[in-house]
Amino acid sequence: MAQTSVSSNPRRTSSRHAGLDRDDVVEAALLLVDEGGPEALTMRRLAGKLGVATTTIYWHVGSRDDVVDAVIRRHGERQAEHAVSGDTARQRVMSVARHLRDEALAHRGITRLAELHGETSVLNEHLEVAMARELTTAGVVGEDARDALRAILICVGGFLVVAMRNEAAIPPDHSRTAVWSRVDDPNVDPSTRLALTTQVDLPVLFERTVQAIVDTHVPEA
Amino acid sequence: MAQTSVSSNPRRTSSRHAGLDRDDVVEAALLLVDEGGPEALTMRRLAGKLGVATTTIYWHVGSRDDVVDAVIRRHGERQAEHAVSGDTARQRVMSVARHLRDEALAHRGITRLAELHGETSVLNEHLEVAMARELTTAGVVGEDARDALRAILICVGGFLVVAMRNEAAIPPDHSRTAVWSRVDDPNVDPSTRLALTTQVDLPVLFERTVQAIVDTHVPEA
DNA sequence: GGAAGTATGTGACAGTGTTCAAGACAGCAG
DNA sequence: CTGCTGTCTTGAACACTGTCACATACTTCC
Repeated sequence: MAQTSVSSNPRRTSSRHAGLDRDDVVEAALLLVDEGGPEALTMRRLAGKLGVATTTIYWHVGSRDDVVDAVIRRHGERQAEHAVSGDTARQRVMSVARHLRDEALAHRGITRLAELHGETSVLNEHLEVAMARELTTAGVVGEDARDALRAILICVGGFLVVAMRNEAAIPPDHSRTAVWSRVDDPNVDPSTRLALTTQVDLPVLFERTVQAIVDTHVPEA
Repeated sequence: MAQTSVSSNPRRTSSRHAGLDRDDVVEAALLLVDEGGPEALTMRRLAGKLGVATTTIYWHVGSRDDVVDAVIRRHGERQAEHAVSGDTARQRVMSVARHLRDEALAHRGITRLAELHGETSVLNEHLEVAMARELTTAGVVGEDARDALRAILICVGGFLVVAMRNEAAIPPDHSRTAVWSRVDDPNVDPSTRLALTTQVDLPVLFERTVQAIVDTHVPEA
C-alpha cells in the first residue's frame, strides 16, 4: 500500500522507493488513454508521468499489451450499474443499448483502445450481462438471446465507430460529404445526392436502427 | 510509362533510372497492405520492395499518410461493378449490402486500413452509389435515402469489425466466449449463458439484421 | 554550356517498444 | 550480524519507425 505519493519521493540512481505498485501504473495508464486516446499511451510517457524508468513498468505490469489489457479490465470493472428504464421489454433493452453507447462515448479513449485490441467484451461485460438479463426477462433465451445480443452490440458498435471518428484527421477531399459532392450519377435522385453531403443525425438514426433490430428479436409485450 | 520493371534495373548510388513512378509505388503499397494488413505498410519495407530509398517514396507520393490515401483511392477505383440481383427493391438493396461485405472481407487489409484512417467512403464509393441508386429506384430519396444508406452502412461496418477481428491476437481470457464463461448471473437464463460461450453464425445474423434495417427504410413492393 | 527541374541516395534525427546488466533495499534464516 | 534471496529500481542500448537535410546524377530547355 502506498504510504507516500510517488511524485514526492526524491529519485536516486537505482534507488528503490516505497509505494509504486501495479495499481498505480494501471491508474496512470488509464488516465493517459482517457484523456489522450490510445496514441497517448507510450511506455516512456507513462514512465514519465509516474516519475520512474520504463523498466519499472515492465517489472510491475509487463509489455505495452499487458498494460493495455490491464487498463481495459480496470475500466470494465468500473462500469457503473445503471437503472434500466422502460415499461416494456423492448424499451428496457433499448435503455441498455443507449447506456452502452453513452458510456462508450463518455470514455472514447478507452473504447477506441478496446476496439483496437478486440477486447470490447471485457470492457462492456456488465452491460452485456445487463442486456442478457433483460432478454431473459423478455423470454428471449438460449441461442435466440445470443443472436439478439450480438446483433444489437454489433449495430451499436457500428454507430460508435462513426461517432468516434475523428473528422479532423480525414483529408477534406476524402470525407463522406466530399465524396458525395463529386458523385454525379443520373440514377441517384438529386435530393439524395444533396442530402448525402449533409450530416446525419446520429442519435435519431441510432434510435430508429437499433429499435428495428430489437423489434425483430424481442416479442411485443 | 514504365518500360522496364524496376527490379531489373541496376542500382547506382544517386543514380537516376527510368521507370519508377507514382503508380509503381502505390501498387507496391497496395500489395503490402492487401497481403499483410495495415501494419505491413512501413516506408522502409515499401522502399525495399521497390529497390529504392525511402526518400524516393517521399518524392513520388509523399508521407505515409499520403501513401495510405493513394492506396485507398486506388483500391476504391478498382471496386468492380457487380450485378445487382433480386426481384424486389428490398432484395436488391440486400444484394448490394452483401456485395459490400464480401468485397471488404476479400480485401480485409485494405478495409482495415480505410477504417483506421476513417476513409471507408472513398473505398466504397461505387457501392454506396449503387445502393443509393437502388434506393432511388425504390422511391426512397432525399434525407430518407441518406438515413437508409447510413444505417445500412453502419450496420454492415459493425459486422465487418467483428468479422475482421483477429481472434488469435486477443488474450484467451479476454475473448467474448471466455468473458461469458465467467459470468454467473442468476438473472440470465443458463441456456443463454451457455449459448454465449459459442460462436454466432455471422452470415446468418447479418442477413437477419441488415434485412430488419432495410425493411424499416424501404417500402414493401 | 549552363540553369532549372527531376529523381535518386546517404545519413541523421526523434520517437517507439523492449531488454540486459547492474545496483539498492528488504526480509529472513542461521 | 552476515549472507542469501527476492523485490524494485536504473541507465544504456538495441531494433524499428517516420521523416528530412543535404548531396549527387541525370534530363530538359534555352
